[in-house]
Amino acid sequence: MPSDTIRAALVRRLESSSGLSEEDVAEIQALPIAVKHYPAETPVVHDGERASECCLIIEGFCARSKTIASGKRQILSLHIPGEIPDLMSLFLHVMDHELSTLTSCKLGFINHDALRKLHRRRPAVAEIFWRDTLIDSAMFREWIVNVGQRPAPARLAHVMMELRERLRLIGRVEGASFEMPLTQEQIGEALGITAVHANRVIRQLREEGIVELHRGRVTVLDERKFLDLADFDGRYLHQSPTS
Amino acid sequence: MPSDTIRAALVRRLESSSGLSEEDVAEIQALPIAVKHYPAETPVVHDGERASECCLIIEGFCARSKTIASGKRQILSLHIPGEIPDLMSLFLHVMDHELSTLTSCKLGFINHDALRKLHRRRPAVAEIFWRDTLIDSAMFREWIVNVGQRPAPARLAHVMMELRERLRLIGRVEGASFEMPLTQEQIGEALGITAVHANRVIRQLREEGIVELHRGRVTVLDERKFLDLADFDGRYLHQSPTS
DNA sequence: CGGCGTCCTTAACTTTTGTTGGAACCGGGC
DNA sequence: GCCCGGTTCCAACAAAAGTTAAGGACGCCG
Repeated sequence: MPSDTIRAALVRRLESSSGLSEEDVAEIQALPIAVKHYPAETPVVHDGERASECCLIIEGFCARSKTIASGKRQILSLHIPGEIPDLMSLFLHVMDHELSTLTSCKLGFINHDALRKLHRRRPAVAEIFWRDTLIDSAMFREWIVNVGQRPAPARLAHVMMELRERLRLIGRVEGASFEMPLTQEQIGEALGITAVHANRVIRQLREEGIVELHRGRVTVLDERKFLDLADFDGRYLHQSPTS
Repeated sequence: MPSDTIRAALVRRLESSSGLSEEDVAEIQALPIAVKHYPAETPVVHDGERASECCLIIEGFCARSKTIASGKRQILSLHIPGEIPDLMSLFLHVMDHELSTLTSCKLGFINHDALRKLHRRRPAVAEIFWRDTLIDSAMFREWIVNVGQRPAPARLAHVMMELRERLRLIGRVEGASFEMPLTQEQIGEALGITAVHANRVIRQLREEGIVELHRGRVTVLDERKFLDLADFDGRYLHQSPTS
């Protein structure tokens, strides 16, 4: 994979959400990135760790999570190529949660100092990355609402819908279907329910002809019903520079 | 209230969490602020609004929330004097949630342009505000875990505990008690449970001699039990500049 | 000081979700 | 081909939380 392809998804995403000048793009392209491969289901950055670099997802799916004293785990967000899930570590020096892979991944590591220097040199770039962390924050807010207020079937539909919208941006939705490589255990951890209940809910959505979930791939069977159930308003994704 | 007192809580909070140079402090003190008074239970910034200023809480309690199609409301965070709950509106132009008062409040409004100019002039100040929005984000992550994984009594204890830690920073904890001016309806909205169930949980904590909640004031009856129940690890508040 | 509205409180009942335990399925390694 | 481990799937039962309904406390205002 040529070096510019590595950065392409990142630039494309930042461009669509924030707008970038040519010089900004050039500067971002010039950032040194160390590429590493990780197998599926592997921690990348640990809770409690003091990070000195950020992690760009080049290929594969990741998730962020926190584990509480009782051993229960909550998935906080899902991440796809072009995203930097731990950008926050730039200023929050010790990690308060974990970043791990869901599938096998190609990840690019960008040094904190390099990023900070770029920000001082080009405040406009800093603002774009700041905005990116704010969108991340907006997604957490919606995740709170999802887990706090929606019944389990709507929760699942909403998470699927959000993932689809984000995958669409990077051209990864194929007709009525897209990837969502989580086990039912992980789906439960994302929705704040048990794996058994996750299974019930998945079955229910299948039986009602709304969505099919098989082998880490979602297929929407009835778009109208899916929309109704998900109760999705994508404003919180702030996908346009003016929103 | 003299002008420096208005800014005092903000500076104090930023100082303890990030460290500020004297020049930075002077610049922040110099920001023009328009003070306004709001009654209790009043929206300050609406969902969908395009904001041109940020809101500093000088006195009183606020909350952020989102309302879904079914009419259910989820409280996302509580806010106390010295905080700028809608700092994110600097770069997320249209609000994806609502900011409203819980009690009657004295609020100070700071123009976006003034802030942006300050950031360009002093990148170090920008970084401190950026970090502040990242801490906000970290609090959302913990809120997700709370609502998603903890049983209702632990949820309540955890929210109380977080509020106490933050109030402590601004010198607002009096012995074993502190303010938490929410109705049981609002507590339910914060914890993702119904008001009736919130009442059950509050009663349970009282009967077990853990905490008393009366007239918007929390009194901790048994610190040990309270700690155990809340399962609180304050790292996510990132209260020290190095954390 | 009496009436009104909001909040708090409680009980009885329903629904959702969790728990336990086990069977079927499936892919990868031997 | 066959075993093994992880996932998926399912049912029966238990616990947690939601719903509905109604009485009581309290402060505010006329």
